[in-house]
Amino acid sequence: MDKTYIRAEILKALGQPTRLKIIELLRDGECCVCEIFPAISEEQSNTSRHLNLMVSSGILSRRKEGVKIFYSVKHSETFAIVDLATRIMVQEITDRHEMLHAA
Amino acid sequence: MDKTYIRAEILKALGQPTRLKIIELLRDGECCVCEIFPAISEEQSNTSRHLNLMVSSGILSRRKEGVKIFYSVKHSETFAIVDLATRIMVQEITDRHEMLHAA
DNA sequence: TCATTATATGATTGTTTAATCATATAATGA
DNA sequence: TCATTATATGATTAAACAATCATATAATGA
Repeated sequence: MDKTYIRAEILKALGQPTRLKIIELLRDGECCVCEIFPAISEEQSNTSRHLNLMVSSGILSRRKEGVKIFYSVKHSETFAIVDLATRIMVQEITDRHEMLHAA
Repeated sequence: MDKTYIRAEILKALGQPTRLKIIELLRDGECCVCEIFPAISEEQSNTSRHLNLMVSSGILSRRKEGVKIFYSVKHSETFAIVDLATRIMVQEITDRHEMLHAA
């Protein structure tokens, strides 16, 4: 359980489409599971598992209110990471597009 | 192959211990495979596969010089992502430590 | 207390992943 | 040309992962 392993775990938690969708949804603030799974068109149980995984890896936090459990992104760095990944993606797509049209 | 999927692929490429070690090594500039695999104590073939994966996902670029192939990190955003993950890790460890010692 | 709603979890399945060994390819220099 | 060095790749294996269905738990309100 060294530092490289823990950092990898944090990044791996973000490197999955369903979980990224959840993160994007949580940009606007906390949501409960019953709001999340219809919004991302996933099964309740699958959504619950992904949420639990992200809590375990330290990315999300959980708050209970009655029957509902609200999840939220714990560190603003998480959004920054996602934004940087988006920048890399955009640049990659641009580069490859230019490569095609190069002389 | 939508945007969420591509971004997930970029982050997934960084979310693996062996690959993170390679990224850290490449902070100081490009390296060839024969420098990388002893530095991170991994097999040549395994290292090669991880390097190829990161080239495919757009994180690394490759340059050939004689028999050697030099790999380098393509986007500075990659290091920024790793640094942010480190910050999350440090904060998580700090928080959990304080939790233990809380009143 | 009972039905309902929200969430989590066990069991299962197919897929992906990481690592390893052996081997192939390709450039270089003697 | 041949041996050597650097890198990539096929085949295999064990482990991890994501998704699904069915079911369990737990809070709430009638």
